[in-house]
Amino acid sequence: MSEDAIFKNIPQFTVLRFARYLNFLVTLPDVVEEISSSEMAGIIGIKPTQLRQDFFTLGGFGRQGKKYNVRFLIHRLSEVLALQKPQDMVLAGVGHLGQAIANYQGFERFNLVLRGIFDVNPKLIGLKIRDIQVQDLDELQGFIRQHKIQIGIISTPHQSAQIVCDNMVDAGVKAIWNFSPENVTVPEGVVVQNENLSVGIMNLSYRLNRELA
Amino acid sequence: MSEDAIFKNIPQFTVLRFARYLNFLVTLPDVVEEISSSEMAGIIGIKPTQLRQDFFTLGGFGRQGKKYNVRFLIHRLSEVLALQKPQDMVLAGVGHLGQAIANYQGFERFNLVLRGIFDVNPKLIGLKIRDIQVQDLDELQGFIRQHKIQIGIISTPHQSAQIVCDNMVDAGVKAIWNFSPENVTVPEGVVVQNENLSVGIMNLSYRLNRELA
DNA sequence: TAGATTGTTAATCGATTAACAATC
DNA sequence: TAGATTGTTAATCGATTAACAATC
Repeated sequence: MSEDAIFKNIPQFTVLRFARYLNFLVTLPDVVEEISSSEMAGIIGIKPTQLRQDFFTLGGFGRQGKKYNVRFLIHRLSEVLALQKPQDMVLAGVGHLGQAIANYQGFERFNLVLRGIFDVNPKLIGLKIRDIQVQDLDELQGFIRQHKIQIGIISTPHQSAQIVCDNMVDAGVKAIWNFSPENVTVPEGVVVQNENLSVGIMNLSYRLNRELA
Repeated sequence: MSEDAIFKNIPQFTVLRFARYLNFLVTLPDVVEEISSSEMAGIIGIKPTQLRQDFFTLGGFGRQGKKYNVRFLIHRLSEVLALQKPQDMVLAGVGHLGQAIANYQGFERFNLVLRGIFDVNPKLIGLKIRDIQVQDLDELQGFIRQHKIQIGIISTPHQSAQIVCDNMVDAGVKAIWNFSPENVTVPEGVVVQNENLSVGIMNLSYRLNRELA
């Protein structure tokens, strides 16, 4: 089977669960060498059948009668999610949220490397976050072009989110991870993920007041 | 039709879109009094039919031949999402992420009121964030009980997330909004929403590398 | 009346679950 | 061999889309 055949047509919700599986698996201590579909499903909060169906889309993951091998699982999921090779990122906007993201532990575990941090505030320029010096936002496009950065993270105030996004895309960024409350838009050939806090809290409010009781 | 009949059985994904509709509608200037399903769907990035089907689940929203009334839409969506009455919240963990959340603009717009902020770090206790003094985490349970807080936000390091969660639930919190990388679990009758950054970036990586090109 | 628009049903599509064969 | 486990198909369930009637 070709790589294409393996990676095409994975259902959208299956991809999200792949991420959750992988996220859980990497926290397991090294001594845990194998895990069953029911153990894992129980922890994630889904049914074992769904997990097996998910893995089935990848073709021939495990063996009947045997549990899944944890190392292999991690390897295969990383591969599907394209996390095997390092990917460089830049971040724009050094407020509390920007600093929280820049300091986020999970990145290097998944081969994601923050290369540049940018802000307009002269007081912040030069500040070191994780050994990276904050640069002037004017340098953003040059930096992206020079280092061929493909992933841009936006944690600016909402007024500047779309402009920063446009600049990133213009300089060659192909994926935007947006934490500003503004829903930014991108042209064809670029992907964007708007992490909208409001949606989260409204959904929680609905579940608290309408689902419960 | 009873309230129950109106609010039961709204599809899960429809609720998430309700949040996105409302989030967009409140940003409209006051002069915009009505909006059509196609205008709104275009901005949100879905099909008009889906939007009308969503509103149909609420029963008799608009009128054939006329656009939707923005004020009424906001009123009705707020009602469904249970955002009409003020809801009190507490937050535990005053790192960068905690401060970013505490300073988040969107809350009061949706009647969500942050009442208490807590941390273990003596250097942070007493610090004022949005006119709220950071208190010692030891005071958390008493505060929740005294003020009958129903919503708890967790932005502590992952080691303490589950303990803080347990303490919140024990004191009466019914909804947990968790930003720590640890997937916390809650007993029956409590809802939890784990906002997992890793899932977001892995999904973005998949889309960048597997969907594009 | 003609055009624009939403309401509502039915058809389609996609995701989840059940069932059981295959394998260890 | 018996028990545990995954692989894989088919059935079910839920979500999206199409079509058009109803209304302004």
